[in-house]
Amino acid sequence: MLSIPHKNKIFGLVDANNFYASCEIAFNPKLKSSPVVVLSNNDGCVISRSPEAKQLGIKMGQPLFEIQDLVKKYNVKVFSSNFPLYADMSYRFHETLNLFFPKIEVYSVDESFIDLTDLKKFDLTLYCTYVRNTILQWLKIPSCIGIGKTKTLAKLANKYAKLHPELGGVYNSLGKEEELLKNMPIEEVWGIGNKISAFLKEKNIFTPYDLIQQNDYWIRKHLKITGLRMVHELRGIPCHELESYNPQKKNTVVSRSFGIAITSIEDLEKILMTFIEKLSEKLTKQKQYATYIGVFIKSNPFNKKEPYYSNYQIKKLSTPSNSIRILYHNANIILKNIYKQNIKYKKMGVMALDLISQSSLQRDLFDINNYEKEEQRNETILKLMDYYNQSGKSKIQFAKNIQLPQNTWYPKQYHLSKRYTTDINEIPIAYV
DNA sequence: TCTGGGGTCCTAGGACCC
DNA sequence: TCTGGGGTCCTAGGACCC
Repeated sequence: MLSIPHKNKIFGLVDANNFYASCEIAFNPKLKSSPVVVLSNNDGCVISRSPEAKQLGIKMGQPLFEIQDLVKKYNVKVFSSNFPLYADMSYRFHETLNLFFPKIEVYSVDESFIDLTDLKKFDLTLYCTYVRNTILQWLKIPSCIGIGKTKTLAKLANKYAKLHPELGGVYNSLGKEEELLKNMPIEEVWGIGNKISAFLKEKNIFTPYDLIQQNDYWIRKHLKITGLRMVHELRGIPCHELESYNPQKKNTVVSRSFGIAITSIEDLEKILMTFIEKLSEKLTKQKQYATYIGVFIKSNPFNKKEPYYSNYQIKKLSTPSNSIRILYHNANIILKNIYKQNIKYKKMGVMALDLISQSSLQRDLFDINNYEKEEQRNETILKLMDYYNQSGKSKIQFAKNIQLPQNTWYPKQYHLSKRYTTDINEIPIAYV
């Protein structure tokens, strides 16, 4: 079905500006108005930039080594990613929105869609400006809010607000759709990436307004069903509802680039155990079992001197599971299959695929006893690990003797800030 | 020297069946 | 000599998102 029945709904999108960089600045007010960047894992690429860093021409996804000169010359403040801090700030951000809006859909770490339909008796621009300023005051995180007839228009309005700071962070596109569509570049539309925008420009389609003039047949043919839905949304016909419920994950992945290259299978097996622990922990938290387990390994794709090798395989588990023991056993078989000697591996990952919820599992009657035993066993192990690890004194791990010490392979984090909000030893201190 | 991690949805095309 | 056709299911890979 292409569109859903609707009665003039109003959607909003709240999106924090440069979220990770803003989090760092929030706890370090001295950084305000300096260029700030946050790096990906392994201190690899830039994944968040303050406005000042953007002005220096630092690109999203740019590797750190390419901007070293700029960093020195302009004293750019560089941070490794501090995900515990960002996750906690994200929680506060969405909780704040919950106070002001009847229905929100948490779309990502720094974005929520909001349902404004029942608030239309208010001046929406005024109301949203008030919310935006409250977030700024409470969290020290700047954000923008876009308002529109559909999610796609709300998204676009949000970008418009970001591009026009003089609007004060809020743009209401209701009744001004044509103006919005004519004044945004095509690549800013939600659902149009590199490939499609290049294709459209070749066809002389430069703005969303140009795009909605095309006929449905042409759009369906070239942009497929997803593209047609997107165009309908741009025309003001909603195809996507606000989804407030917590959707079940279908897959879950744990993967890391290594700080140094790893060659021996013994070392990879040890790291694999660390990954499987994390994976089992995630599945347990999500109350899900994996139907398939997959493993991939790859060498450094940027190293032109060494041959690039990448391989992956998946394997069906005899019965869906979240158990470290079972996941590891199967993942290890795969690893042995795809491992090739004399390769300098730079990244590995494990994937749990086709997840099913624990409650919906149709259990084999004859297997049920074993099942519950395995599950209890795994839960006990995880709880014990958690207990000891939380205590902070020593770190215990599953089958410690077979794990590789973290300092030998762990991703680099040379520029880490403190866990200001989630670790009692690292909370900020106010001097009065 | 140094290049992230975690997701979703869709489709083309192969395998297989009758 | 003529060499079907339609359906389903599965999977790899592409494109997108943050």
